[in-house]
Amino acid sequence: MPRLSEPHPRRSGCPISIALELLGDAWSLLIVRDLMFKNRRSYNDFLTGSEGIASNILADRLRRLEDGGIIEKRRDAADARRFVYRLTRKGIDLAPVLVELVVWSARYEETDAPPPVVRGMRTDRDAFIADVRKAWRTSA
Amino acid sequence: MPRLSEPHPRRSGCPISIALELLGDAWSLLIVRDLMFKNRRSYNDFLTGSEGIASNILADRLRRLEDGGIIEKRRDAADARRFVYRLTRKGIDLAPVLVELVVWSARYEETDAPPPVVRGMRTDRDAFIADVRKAWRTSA
DNA sequence: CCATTCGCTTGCAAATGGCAAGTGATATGC
DNA sequence: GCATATCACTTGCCATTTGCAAGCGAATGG
Repeated sequence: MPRLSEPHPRRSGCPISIALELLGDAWSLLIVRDLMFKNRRSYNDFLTGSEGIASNILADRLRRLEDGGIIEKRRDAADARRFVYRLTRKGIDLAPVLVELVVWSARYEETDAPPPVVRGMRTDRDAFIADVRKAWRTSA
Repeated sequence: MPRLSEPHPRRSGCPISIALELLGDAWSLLIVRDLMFKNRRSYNDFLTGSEGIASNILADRLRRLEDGGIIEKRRDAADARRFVYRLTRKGIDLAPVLVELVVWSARYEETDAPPPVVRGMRTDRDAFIADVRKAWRTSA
């Protein structure tokens, strides 16, 4: 999806449809997951850590997520070759969606999510999300 | 994604990744939305109502969702040409995911979701989801 | 310097997506 | 009871996207 020209018209005004136009693919939410839960920050982190994403697809998705206001890209202060990616407020606000997705998936599929973590997400949902937010804020 | 042969191996055991292998595309969750919120039940309903999905893609996604245990397909008792699709328990349990996605999208994008409905989703989340579940049960 | 690492880009084959036009089974109108 | 319409798809065809491997310039480390 090389999205370099126009912003392209929306299929509809439905909020789900609009969200899927940005996030409705096999990889975008995995990058968000890496940033939100796994402390991955650089291109190489995603490349080796995401489930085997191809480098061209990764570059495209990072661009789309940045254009969509979900992540932002900065130079790494310590190493000028590197970029550091970070979730925006809009990005970290996807936490409830991902949490519900984890809870659902852990319930119906055979995942390797640690049951205690999943239980925490389900029973202390708001606290869990508050923790995610806090970690994001302090990692400024 | 013509998925007719083997069930294909998983990229990883991550619950988000597993969920995305089934739902991570531009159309699948729109079909779930149609079934969950819009009372659409037949192939033609989805074809004309979803944001302009192609008929071959629709057929493929319905098959995948059925294989994934998210929807089930029955003959329409009143008209033997028709099939009626319905969410399974696993399917209706996606309600929290979709609700959070709507809330997020309505917050950050210009959607045509009625603000009162979105407010209800946010402030009386559990009641809203209970209503969705109830409507599903009674539509047996 | 020189090799290595960084974040990409490019080339190419294969898979997927979208459009239009069927297809066969059922239903409806007359 | 025959013609026509509708139903849920399938097929063919072409454009776009994906995935893999290789390459590339800039920055770093030795």
